[in-house]
Amino acid sequence: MEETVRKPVQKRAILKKEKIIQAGFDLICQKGYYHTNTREIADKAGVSTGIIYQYFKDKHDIFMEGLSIYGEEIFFPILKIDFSNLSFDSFENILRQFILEDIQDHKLSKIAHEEITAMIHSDSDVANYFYQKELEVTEELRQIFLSHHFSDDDLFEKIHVMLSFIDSLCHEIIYHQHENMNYDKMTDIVVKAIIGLFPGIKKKNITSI
Amino acid sequence: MEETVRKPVQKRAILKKEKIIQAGFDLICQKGYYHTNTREIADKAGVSTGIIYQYFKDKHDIFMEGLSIYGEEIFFPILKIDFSNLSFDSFENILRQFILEDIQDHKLSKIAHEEITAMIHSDSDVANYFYQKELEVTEELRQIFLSHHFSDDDLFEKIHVMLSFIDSLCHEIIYHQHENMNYDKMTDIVVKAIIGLFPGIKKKNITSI
Amino acid sequence: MEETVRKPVQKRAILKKEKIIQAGFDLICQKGYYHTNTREIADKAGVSTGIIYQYFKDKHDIFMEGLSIYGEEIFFPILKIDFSNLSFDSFENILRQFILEDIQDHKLSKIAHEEITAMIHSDSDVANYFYQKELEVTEELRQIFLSHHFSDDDLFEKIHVMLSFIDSLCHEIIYHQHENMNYDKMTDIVVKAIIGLFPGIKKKNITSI
Amino acid sequence: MEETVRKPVQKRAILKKEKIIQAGFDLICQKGYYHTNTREIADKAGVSTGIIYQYFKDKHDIFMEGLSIYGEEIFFPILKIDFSNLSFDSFENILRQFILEDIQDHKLSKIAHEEITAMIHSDSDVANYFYQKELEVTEELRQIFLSHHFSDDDLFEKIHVMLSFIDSLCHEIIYHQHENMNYDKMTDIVVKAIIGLFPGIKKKNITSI
DNA sequence: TATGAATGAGTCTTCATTCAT
DNA sequence: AATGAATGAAGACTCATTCAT
Repeated sequence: MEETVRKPVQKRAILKKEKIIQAGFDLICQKGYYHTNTREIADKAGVSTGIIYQYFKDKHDIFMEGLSIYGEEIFFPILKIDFSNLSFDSFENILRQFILEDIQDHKLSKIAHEEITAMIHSDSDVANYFYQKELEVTEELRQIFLSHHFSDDDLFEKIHVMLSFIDSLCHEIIYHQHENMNYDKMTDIVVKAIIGLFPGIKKKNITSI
Repeated sequence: MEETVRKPVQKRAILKKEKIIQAGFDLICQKGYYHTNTREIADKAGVSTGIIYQYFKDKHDIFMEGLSIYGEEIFFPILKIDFSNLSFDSFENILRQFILEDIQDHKLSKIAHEEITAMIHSDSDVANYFYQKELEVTEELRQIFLSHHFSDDDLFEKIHVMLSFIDSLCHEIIYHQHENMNYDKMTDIVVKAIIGLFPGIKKKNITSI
Repeated sequence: MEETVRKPVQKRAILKKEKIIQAGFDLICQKGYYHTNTREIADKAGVSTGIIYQYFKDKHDIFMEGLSIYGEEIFFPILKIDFSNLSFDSFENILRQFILEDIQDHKLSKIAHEEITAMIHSDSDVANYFYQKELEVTEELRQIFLSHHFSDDDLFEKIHVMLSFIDSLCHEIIYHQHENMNYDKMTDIVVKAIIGLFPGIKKKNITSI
Repeated sequence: MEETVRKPVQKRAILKKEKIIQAGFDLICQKGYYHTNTREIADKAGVSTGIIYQYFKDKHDIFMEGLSIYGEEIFFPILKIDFSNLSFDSFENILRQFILEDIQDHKLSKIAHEEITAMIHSDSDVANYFYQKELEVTEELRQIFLSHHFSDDDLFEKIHVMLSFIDSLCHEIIYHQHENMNYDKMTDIVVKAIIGLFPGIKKKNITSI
């Protein structure tokens, strides 16, 4: 076999590749992988269908490259939080603030979130990407929490659990709006549960009083 | 247009319809909706492709009927739990027991779980089914919890949160096996968090002493 | 080959056959031959699909039998005209009266007319039926006209032409309604042309004065 | 949905599109719309089935494009007549000449005529095409007749009637050949009737003498 | 006679990918 | 490097007709 996928070296070519990724990722996020075809992608990117296969192995490849570029921003907004003044007192506020923002983010790219989440569960490449990413993010947060004097006991696991709790909550709020459900209360419940995961903060702060 | 879908009346035909549902649901669960074609379903069910469209509107319809039959068992095993001796002391055990069993269930139909979960996020009919089902299950559990003297404060929301916590945990354990993660600890963390959602039990029991 | 189509002898069976013909002919007239399937016919007739092939060779056969029953009434309403007082003075009135009625008939079964006309041009069996029928009707009218002292010169041809003129006119009026076209004037023109076909009437009457 | 039909830009592609139209129109005209399938069209055009849907919305679209190209020539040969020396004396000759030629034309594309006529009566797009075309042709002829001093009284209607008379006659002669019918006489009858529609010619010419 | 279940070839259409230019 | 034309296998779905009961 020959290597048929080339790396573009010229500036224009690089821009073209990026346009294809953007177009492809966008469309797949909006309409779903199986409802997006390469011609649409080419059209939206303003290129010919043929050229796509110079830069990408196949349709799937386009999506994966898009994911590697945009995935973090869409799915791990927590990385953008300013944790510089994380403390016992501020934790709940930061948490609530983040949840609010996360929900806003979700709302903006509601469909994209769902389509990608679907792929996480049906496409092993996508699953692996998120699996890996989650671990990285968890570790990153762990370092931050550690540096703010959170107890190291099972911290990795706790943060992971925290992330999944937040995810569940946001998803619930965005997609399952039901009149009989009080989402403010639900948020309170989850926030409380998350805070409960880190009794270390309290202790430390209590003892420091 | 005419109504083209018919209900089979003969015994053998009813069995055949069930076979189609089974075959279709099975295949879609194993290979995914888009990777399963009608001919495969027909072959596996031992029928001709034509007969499928006498009993079902389309491929999607087969899956939905399968979901309505098997969905509950696969996705809401909690309904099978014997809550007759639910109490402050027993709650944690019941919970842990259930989690273990749930994980076993998940393992048995690992791929099915993933494929269906994918569809929840990409197919609105499937989403609606689960959305509705979740509310029903939540309410059912709420009644049970109430009858066992759990506090009614935000009970609906709390149970819903509990369910999503359990789901997250099980999913995590089944699909994200990672060497650096201690899943026993994670289970402990989540169980504790869930118990923490229901302080009423403790109080009640404590005060009743 | 065996003879597989049976003639029903029992009363109930005859009624059943008639119901099938009625249902089939109706549906085909309303939706077109290719957009009507045997199951619909069976459903509308209140019988099973299987029984159809006891009474008819195939779908086409149903239509042809329907045509032989209902065709005359739909397509040759001129046969119902009372020509008893046909004469020079009455001819135009009878003609105009008939045209008005024909248009009403057309309007009632507008779609049927079109669908069958389509088949006349695409199905040789249907074409032959009408070909034959037209000749019969022409001859029948010729006898009537003769008995009312119309000149025998080319009478067969003239009546045939008359019939086709009437047909064209009615079709025009029913289906081609156009704002720039004055259909009353068009009717006058055609009526005049038809009367002009039979100068014999005038002469006879003129000389008899 | 996206616009999926494209215009070919390359020369060869344009030729190919034309080939598809030709093949499709031909086949449909010979075998009927419902007895022509896309594979046959592709085969006859020497292309793959896929390419068809790059240039056409569907099978129907192919036929409509064919109709817009060939329809006029097949169904309105009257447009090719040289009316430059139209006058009282020449009218009958021109008419007879045209009828002869029209019959020849009909004979050449006998089946096509019938199949398309069938579609006029069963396909509303085709019906509309002819409806519109007829009005245009009628108007065009009206202008010509006017410029040759025909009386303007109901001229539009008269020409329309004339066209339908000619149509009926030709159709009759081509498809209904019957031994007991004298078609020469029938032609005479119709020609006379048509001439009778335009008494203005005579008068004008007579008075101008 | 009658049912309605069953067949399976046939239809239109789509689309990722390759090819000629 | 780029175009867009071309491929053709594969897909969902239909339906006249036959078959088992």
